Parts: sequence; structure tokens; C-alpha cells
Amino acid sequence: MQGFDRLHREVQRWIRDEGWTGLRPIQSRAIDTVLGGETDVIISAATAAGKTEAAFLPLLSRVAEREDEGLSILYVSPLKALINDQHRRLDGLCERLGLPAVRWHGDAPAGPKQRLLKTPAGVVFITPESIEALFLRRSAEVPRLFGRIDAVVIDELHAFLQGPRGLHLACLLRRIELATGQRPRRIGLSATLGDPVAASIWMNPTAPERVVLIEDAAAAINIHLQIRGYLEPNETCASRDGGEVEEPRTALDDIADHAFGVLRGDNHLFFASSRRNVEALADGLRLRSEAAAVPNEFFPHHGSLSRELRETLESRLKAAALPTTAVATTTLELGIDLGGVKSVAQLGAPRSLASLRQRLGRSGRRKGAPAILRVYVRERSLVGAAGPLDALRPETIRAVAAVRLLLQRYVEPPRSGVGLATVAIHQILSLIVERGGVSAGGLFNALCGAGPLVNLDRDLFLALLRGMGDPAVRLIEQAPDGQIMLGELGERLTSNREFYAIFDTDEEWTLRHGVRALGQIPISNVLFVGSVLAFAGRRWRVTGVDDRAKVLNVEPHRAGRLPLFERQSVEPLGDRLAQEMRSVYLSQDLPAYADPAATALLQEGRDAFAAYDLMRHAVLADGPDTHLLLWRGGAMNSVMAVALRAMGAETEVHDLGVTLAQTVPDRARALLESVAAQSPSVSDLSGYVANLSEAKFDAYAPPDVLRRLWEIRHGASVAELSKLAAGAAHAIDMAPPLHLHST
DNA sequence: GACCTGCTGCGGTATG
Repeated sequence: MQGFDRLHREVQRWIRDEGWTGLRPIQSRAIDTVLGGETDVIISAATAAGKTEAAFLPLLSRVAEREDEGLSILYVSPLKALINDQHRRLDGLCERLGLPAVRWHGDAPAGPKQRLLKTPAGVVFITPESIEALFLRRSAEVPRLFGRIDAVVIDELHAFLQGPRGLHLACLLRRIELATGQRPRRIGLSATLGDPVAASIWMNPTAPERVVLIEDAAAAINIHLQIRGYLEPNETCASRDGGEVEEPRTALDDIADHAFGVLRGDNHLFFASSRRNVEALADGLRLRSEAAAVPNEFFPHHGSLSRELRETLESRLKAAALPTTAVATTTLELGIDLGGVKSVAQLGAPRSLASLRQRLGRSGRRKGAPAILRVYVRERSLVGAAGPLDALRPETIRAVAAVRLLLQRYVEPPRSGVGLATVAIHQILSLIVERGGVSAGGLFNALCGAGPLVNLDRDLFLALLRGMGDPAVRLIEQAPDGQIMLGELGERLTSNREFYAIFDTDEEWTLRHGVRALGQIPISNVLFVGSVLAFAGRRWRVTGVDDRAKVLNVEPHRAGRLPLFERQSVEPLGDRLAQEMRSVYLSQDLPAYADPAATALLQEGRDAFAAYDLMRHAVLADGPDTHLLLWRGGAMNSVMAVALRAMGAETEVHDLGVTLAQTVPDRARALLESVAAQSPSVSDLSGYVANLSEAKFDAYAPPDVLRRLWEIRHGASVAELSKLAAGAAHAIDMAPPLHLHST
């Protein structure tokens, strides 16, 4: 067994006692690297390949003989449930080596934490938020607790590569180094790395080339998959006579029928995107069990359900004594080992390959067993109110495009830079609490300079500090000697326990028409006066945006119903998936993994694409509106929408592109030509984005700073605008009349 | 028509 001999004797004994017949390839390869050097390491391998042990067997071998006081290994995880899982896996081994292994998160027992503070030793399994709490409430203990760490293990590394939480953790690790004067090596674990370079930069921003990447040898993807097509029935009114209202049958009913037939009797995961879908599907499956007089084995799992309900379901899946299907949102996508899950089903086409890969990793964990994936796709009936975007059958096309990219092993790179201002504000406040007053230079050096917030240059940093000290804000204030202290609001925020996490629990915007509040909606895309959105079954035009109060003033836009194309999308699509969709339209092959209905829908989508002449044209007339189809991801579509808005158009962003409301193709062409001719710069455009604040503390940042950060993030997209607009304007034309058949 | 993630310290009372 390669590498085995170099492990600590007690670790070797533990491996034998566990009944292992050998080390996995990734484990053998990790032993030499981890035992040998002091470098940072990324271990990237499929779920259940044994990454945890690949890191811990050599790390524990190194620290087993350590005599001096001090914590040896800091393990960080994004999930409490994962901490409990990993602790369970490693506790026995640690005990045999005489090393305490302590879980440290909000629900973990307090006793072991107290003992660890008294005598730091062994391994601690912790969340970023609990590290933050240590800095805020026990800063005096930090140097002694973390002063002798050999290695920091970051589990689910990909979860920290984009968004504010990853920046937050990077700042916390940097602050541990500053507080202790040591830089422990970092070991990252991940199953889905879209961009190893980005991961290396996160691990070691000053010397990313020195991070060693240990990747699992690319085994062939062993997968059985099927795309199943379903057509929504015609939109008909339920009969009202006789007092009984019969629910019209939907595509979801047909999907539930099929799933009930194929999933009963074993363990499966069914990902259904939204809580509403999850509840509807789980309910439909339960009703079918009742109708068939068999025990129900289908249960919902999502973030609004109590922890008790969720954990009961998780243990039922793990125990595998009773057949169980969890119908879930993304809650079961990450982390904990669910045991023998036989297949994964998904409602709707995948929106990202990173997520699809992660979900697939939950099945086929048993040696030699293939992963099984079923994608259930729904499309609209073309009878009646449907429009040309429906005729393109975008869900079916996206499902095929996603499978193609899956087989190519493509994973999206992380979207960087989100939440920079928020993390800076948060960490400035936390550093002041930790140190009891800091100079502006000290703050800059800790976070920006050689720290993780490099994109915040000196000018932006000072502008941010000035904004925080504004008498109307009072997050911070400056003592006569120049030291920066907490202001009144800073005191209040940092003393609240909601301060520990860098993310907010769902912030929703209030939609207001005159004095009347229409309700609450979450908004993730760019918004400005003139945006059109759908709510409560109507279309509304935004007439005012109050970013701080999160209020949108709206007025009715057009009389009538919801727009019929795919709505302003949620998780933005990546460029590569959008491009692959175009290539699916342009090719002829009918994949064997599509069932007859999906095959028919695929063919319909291609026929429509050809009928609209979309291989040559980027625009498509639709009644009074014009669609602009760029075959780019959400980021580029949003930037194009901002540019068109700057030229005076009313726009809406969706998965297929940008829709110009109440705009005929001639005018759309003129607008695109203006964009091409004027070639707007980022600073020309950023003023048209009204909802610049998008993370927890952004509202306390000066608008100019947020604008500048938007410009930095979107500079590359804006640089492409002019060429893209010129190309789109060039081939503009009216769509020919369409004759469509309905299946 | 989004989804997910996280949480200290203290004082009171009950229990073994």
C-alpha cells in the first residue's frame, strides 16, 4: 500500500481495525504531499472518494507525537450537519491518538468548548461564524487557542469561492495569522472545482502557484440518464357549475405519476428547485401512496421546515431500513453522507453544472454502481396565449445542453467579487472590537494590502471609512489620536448575535402602488426606474426605487396577464450553458437519453429556431415587444439591459436574453446602434443601476463606493458591449409568421 | 419564479 508505511503506527492500526482493504488512490497520493511538505494543498475528488481521510490520516500522523500545548488542526465547514458527520468519522481515530476532537458550532455542547479553551489541543471542527464569535467575544483567548495550529482544513472549498461568506472566511483566516504571527498551511477539499486557479488564489492569494493540486484521476463518468418531456395542458377554466371546482390536471400530475412508479421501494433524491414545487410534488406523491393503500415514502425537505422534521428524514435516509425519497430544494445538495441513494431526479432543466454535478454526486456512491439521473422537463402548450420564446422549448434545450456539458466535465468558474463592501464593513467593525481601537492604516493592512480584499484600493477604502463615520451613520468614530473606535450604531450592531454571520436572512422588497403595499418580493437582478416586473398576476412598471428602505414604487404597466416567456431568472445562467443551448439548436442529433416526448419537444424547439431564422438574427418580434437573444449568460444580459435602459428603453432580463417592452424591431435596431456607436463606459452605465446594494451591510456604504465596485465587477462585460450590440443590430429583422403544431 | 448557510453569554431553574 503506497504511502501506508509512512503513516503513524496507531493510524495504521486504526485503518486495519476499520477493515479497510487498502487506501483509495487519492489517499495514497495525498500522504506523500501532506506528510512531506509545508505547502498548501487542494484535494479534489468525487464525493465519497475519501477526501476527508486523505487529508486527516497524514495530518494526524504528523501531530500525534506533539508534546506541547496548542490546537493542532482547525477544520472549517460551511454546515453544522457536516461538522457532526465528520466529527463522528474521525473522533475514534483522534481518541486513539490521544487528541481531543471538539465540535464547535451553535448547537454543539458547551462543556468540550470550555475544556478546549482551558487546554487547547487536538482538532476543532468549526464554522466561520463561530470563529467570528471568538474574535468578537473572546479576542484575548485567540492567540493562545490558535497559536500553534499546523493546518487549516477547509471542507467544501467550492462553497467559499464565491460570495460574501468565502471572503469572510478568508478574512478570518488572515486575522488568525495576524493575531498569532504564524501562517498554518491550508488544505482545501472539494468535489466540484470549476476553476482550480481561482481556488488556488483563494487558498494563497500571494503565492497561488505554490498551491499543490491533487486531483482524482478522471474516471469515465458512469451515468444512466434520461430527459423526460411533459407538456402543460391547454389553459382552460375549471367548471364552476354544481359548486365543485375540479383542479385542472397539470404536467406535474403526470410527473408525479411517473415518479411514483419508478421511485417507490428504494432511496432517492428528487430536487425540485423551489419550496412551493417541493411541497406540491411531495404532496402529490403522498396522495398517490394513499390512493394505492401503500405506506408513504416521499417526504419534503427544505429550509423552511423545522430542524426536527429535516433530521428525521435525514436519519431515515441514512439508516436505509425503509425505502425513502426526499423531495428537496438545494438543502440536500451539499455535504452530509446520505448513504445508498440509488438515483437523483430533478424537476426542470439544470441551471448550473456545478449544482448538477454536486447533486449527481449524491447517488451512485456504492462501488461500481452507476449514477442515475432523471430530468423532468415541462413546456407550455402553444395553443392560445403562448409566444415565440415558448415555441423555442427553452427548458428542453437547456436540459440537453446541460447534459452535453456534464459529459464534457464542464463546471462554471466562481463569480467573484460579490459582497466586497459588506465584508469590508463587517470586518472593520469586528477588528475594532477585537483590538479595541485601530488606526486606518492598521485596518487597511489587515484586510486589503496583502489581505483578501485586494480589490479595495486605498481610495475606496478611505471613502468607505468616511461613509462609516458619517454623523448620519455612526458605525465608527475617530478618537483625537487617530484611533478608530466603534460609533453608536457600530456598538449596537456588533453586540447583537445576528452580527456573526455575513449573510442576511431573506431580505424582501415591498412593492408599493401609491400608498398601497402590494406585497413582498425578493429581487436578485438589476433594477431601475422603468423596469417591468410581474407580481400578483399583473405586470408593473417601476416608478421609484428606495434602496435603503427596500421599497419599489410601481404602477400598472399593461392591462392583462403575466408575460408568457420565461420570467426574469433567478440563479443567472453562465455564458457557457447559454452558448451550448445555441449549439443544441443548431445541431441535428436526437440523443438517445431523451424520451419520445422530450425528443418531440427538442425537434419543435429546433423547428422554431429555424423558422425565426435565429441562426442569422439576434432579435425576435413578439406583439408590441422585441426580444434580443444574445446567447450569453445572465451577467452579460444584465449589462446589455442597463445599456439599453441608458438609451431610453424599458427592458426585462430573462434566461434567453433581454426583452425591450413596447419596442418595435426598428426602434430596437436604432437603440442597439446607439449602444454600438457610443460604446458606453462602465461609469456611463453604473448610474443607471438603482439597486447597487445587494449584501447585508451594503446599505452603509457610500453609493459612490458601491458604484465603483459594480464598475470593477462588470468592466469586462461592458468592454464587450459595443461589439455585441453592433452584431445584434446588424442582422435585425421581423420574425416571419409562425405555423406551429401542438403535441 | 430561488435556494442555502450561521449564532454568545448569562442568569435562572431543575436534576442527579
